Amino acid sequence: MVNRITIKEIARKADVSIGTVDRVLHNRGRVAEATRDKVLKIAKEGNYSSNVMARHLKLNKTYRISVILPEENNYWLMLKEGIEEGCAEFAQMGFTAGYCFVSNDGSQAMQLNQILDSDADGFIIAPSAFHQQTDLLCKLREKGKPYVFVDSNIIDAGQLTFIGQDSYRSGVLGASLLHDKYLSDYEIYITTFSESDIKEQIIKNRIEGFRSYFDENEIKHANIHEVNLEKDQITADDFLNVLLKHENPVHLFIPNSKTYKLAEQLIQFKETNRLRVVGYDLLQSNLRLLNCGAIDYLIHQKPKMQGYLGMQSLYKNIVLKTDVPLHQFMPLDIINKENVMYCQ
Amino acid sequence: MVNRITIKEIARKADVSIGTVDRVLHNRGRVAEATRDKVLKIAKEGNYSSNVMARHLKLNKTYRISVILPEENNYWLMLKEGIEEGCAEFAQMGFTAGYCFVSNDGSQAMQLNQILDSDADGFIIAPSAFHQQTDLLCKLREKGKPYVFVDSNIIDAGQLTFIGQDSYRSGVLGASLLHDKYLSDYEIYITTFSESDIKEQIIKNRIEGFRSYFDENEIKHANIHEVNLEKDQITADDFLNVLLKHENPVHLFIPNSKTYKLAEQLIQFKETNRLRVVGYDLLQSNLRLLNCGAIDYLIHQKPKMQGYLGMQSLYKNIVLKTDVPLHQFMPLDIINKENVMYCQ
DNA sequence: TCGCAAAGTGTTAACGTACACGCAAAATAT
DNA sequence: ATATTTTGCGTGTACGTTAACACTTTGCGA
Repeated sequence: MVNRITIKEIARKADVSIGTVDRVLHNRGRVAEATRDKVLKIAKEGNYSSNVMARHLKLNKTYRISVILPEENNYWLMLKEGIEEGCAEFAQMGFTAGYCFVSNDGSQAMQLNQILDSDADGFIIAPSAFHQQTDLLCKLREKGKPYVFVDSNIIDAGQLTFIGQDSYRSGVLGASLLHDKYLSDYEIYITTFSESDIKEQIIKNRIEGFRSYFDENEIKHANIHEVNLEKDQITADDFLNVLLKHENPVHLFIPNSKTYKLAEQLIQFKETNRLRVVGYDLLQSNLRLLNCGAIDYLIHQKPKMQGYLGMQSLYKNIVLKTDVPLHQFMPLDIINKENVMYCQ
Repeated sequence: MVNRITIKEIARKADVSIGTVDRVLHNRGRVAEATRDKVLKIAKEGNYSSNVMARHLKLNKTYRISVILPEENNYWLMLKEGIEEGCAEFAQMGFTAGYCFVSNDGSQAMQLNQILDSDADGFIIAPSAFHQQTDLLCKLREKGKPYVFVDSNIIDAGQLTFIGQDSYRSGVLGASLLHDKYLSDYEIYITTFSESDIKEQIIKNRIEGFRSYFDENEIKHANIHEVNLEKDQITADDFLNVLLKHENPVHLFIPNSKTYKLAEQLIQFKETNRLRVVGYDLLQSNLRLLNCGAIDYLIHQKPKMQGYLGMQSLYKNIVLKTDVPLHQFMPLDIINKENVMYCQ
């Protein structure tokens, strides 16, 4: 990389002007075949790659990135933080970001259309912001502008890259954290809340992964139950009573960020000293439960890192013009009370 | 950041030439007090910051980073990988790295002196490469070139930043992974190998943190032993026999990367189904044990990330001239069989 | 033969910064 | 008085790239 050949030097070696070299390298036409070949040969031998600094300085362009996220809650704000970190890093290259938190109140189609029609140079999109209206994405495909999916993925939707967790494997991980080989008999509750929870693909994958752990390791002494509070018409307090009836240890797997909805019940049940809980996402309300011992582990989706990588991927694509892998899987971070303070 | 004011524009507004603005901004002197004030005022109002691209293009400088690591093993090679990743990212800015793996055979002082005398523009140093000869570092301090410590730290040694784990807290984390609230009685062995192991500050901290977990949580039903195989003159096989004598579950904490030294014994003891092991570092040989179930958790020091951040810190300091925090603590990553495939 | 288009190539001015150089005016020395 | 230094400021060039523009040389129809 260092001491790279410049167009000026190529021009000197090929005994032509830099204008000609430029026309060859940019396929701007009107160059004699022989000259073209000579220039390309020298460029290749000298391992030419254009100087990004100089190109940017000359073009003096700015790049607007539009970010589309579902709602302005803690989780998505962490993702936004990461985007802003990336934005600050690439600000020298003229990167700026504009944010849109799409509500789910009927006006989303209008909102989305407006953003998609804007003349942004790239997009960072959480597909769940589209609330089933992912057909709108074809607009982007036509534009030819790069767009990145974060958090959840849509297969073959023309995205530059997907950045997020492998939700199936995160379910497997959750199971490994709840399984206890020393116990002869214990209860496991896969707990969800609203009916829409179990319609989400991510949640389905996590539960499937979770169950596969016990199946594939042929673990028989864990009694796995699945509860959806809304569907089963059971309140949080009733659920607590169900749990209290067991004399076995009770382990809870909550495959989304909503563990905090059981806050009071978990704190109460914790007194029995036969509770273990694995949830998702480092929301403020979950962290409180983690620190008081009502949650044992949280699986961290690293939203901030997702945001940062989203921005970085667009930078690599737009400015450096280098390839970006189609899938960028986040690490499956295990967070407990003892490592939460250093978690990023 | 975008649409920042340029020296040209400052010059126009202050009705002076860009040369004068340049002299003011770089304190190159010979400017009338009044002019100086006017320029500074306009620069401040316009929130001026120099265009890094243009400056680099003009200066056309390259930066050589010298990397000093202890030995060419798996762990340090992962750190090197991270450095190279950073190097590639900043190659456009003229960054290159040269590596030196310092042996511990008496010639290290000579080797170290040679590197420290080189005219590198920055250093990434694993202090343990100095094998007690850290006084050599004063050479660097005099040079005024930035140097970064990775893996382990030396307090107040003039470093730009330290990048690594909080070893005390990682010990606490290890304890939390080994503690089992359901067990009424179990054995814990803090296991080290050579006598030099327990002389290392990092190891001492980890053990101290580990013990503090049981002290502060007032856990009485764990019987904590501490074994150093060399000091206690006991072979790995003898140690296995000691463990086999227990009828309780046996939990092992190995506060450095050497878990693999007990490979055969752990695989054998695993059959009893009353073993749990927490070790450190994702060496190839440890990963094998993790995947076959002989190690439950490895605490990951993220050497690759350390290397990357080391390079990034030097970039920020040298090129961007921004501040870098004195401590950059790595996350305390918990790795088990189920999340190792996505770990970075 | 002239005119004119097309093909092939060179020149040049930016982008924002750094710094050497030069020049006038003022201040000081001789 | 003249000579010399110091102070204060402007000019010009270069870094590597891009792209508009201009110039020469063909080829070809009128």
